[in-house]
Amino acid sequence: MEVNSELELAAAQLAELGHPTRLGIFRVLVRAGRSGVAVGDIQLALDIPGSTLSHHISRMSKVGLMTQRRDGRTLYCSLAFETVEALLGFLYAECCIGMPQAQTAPQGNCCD
Amino acid sequence: MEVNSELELAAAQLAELGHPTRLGIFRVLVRAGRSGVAVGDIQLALDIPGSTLSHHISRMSKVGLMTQRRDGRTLYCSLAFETVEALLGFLYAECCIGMPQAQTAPQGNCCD
DNA sequence: TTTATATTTCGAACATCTTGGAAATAATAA
DNA sequence: TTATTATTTCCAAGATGTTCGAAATATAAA
Repeated sequence: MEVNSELELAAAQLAELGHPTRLGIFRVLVRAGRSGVAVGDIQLALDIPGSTLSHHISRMSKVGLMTQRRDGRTLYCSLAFETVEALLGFLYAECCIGMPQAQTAPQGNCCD
Repeated sequence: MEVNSELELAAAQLAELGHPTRLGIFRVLVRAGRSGVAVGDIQLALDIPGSTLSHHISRMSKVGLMTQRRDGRTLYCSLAFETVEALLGFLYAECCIGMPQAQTAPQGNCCD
């Protein structure tokens, strides 16, 4: 998919999060923190075939949601925290939405 | 689609936001606030055929992202702000992700 | 240098989504 | 009533996504 605007990038990333298996992967990655998790450990956590998992990992990587690094025969996946923050920042930028304390929204263009 | 867990509901909603046209609709709805926007005005804003727009509106409504109310011949769409807050809350609940001030994260299970 | 482990790529079947014109419905105005 | 406006539903074609077994690749260990 061609991603030629901030909105299109955000949509592409949201679409990847918008699948139960991939949101499960996301959850595992968040909990793993910066150090990441081995693909095999994600597979253990989710209990799905390797080829299916690999497909989802590939998609998430393609839109910048995660990075991979090899250590020996093991591939570690790490969430791209900056990307996720930028994505939620995009949603947030429109409005107070997503802010825990909605009252402190910068502009008053919604949440009336 | 069967939605039988919090994760599956969140995934279904994220998938709906994960389409450029629907994210554009979302943006229009956010800006419109509680009072909502007429379908026809969304169509003017996005410049797409009515049947296509209607299809996207229907999908977004189905997962609870918006509500519709009729006034005369005009149908008004309003963002379900509570739903969106719950969705972002779900993402947030895992971790500090999405919080503007990441340093104040409640648990220290990530963002190390 | 053969075997085992970790993961990806390939391929193919099946499912779902996307798009938009044409026809249908809902509500009002003439 | 009949016409007009606002929007949806129907339909069908084409595009994209999902799944997973089998085969391929990468790396290390025996």
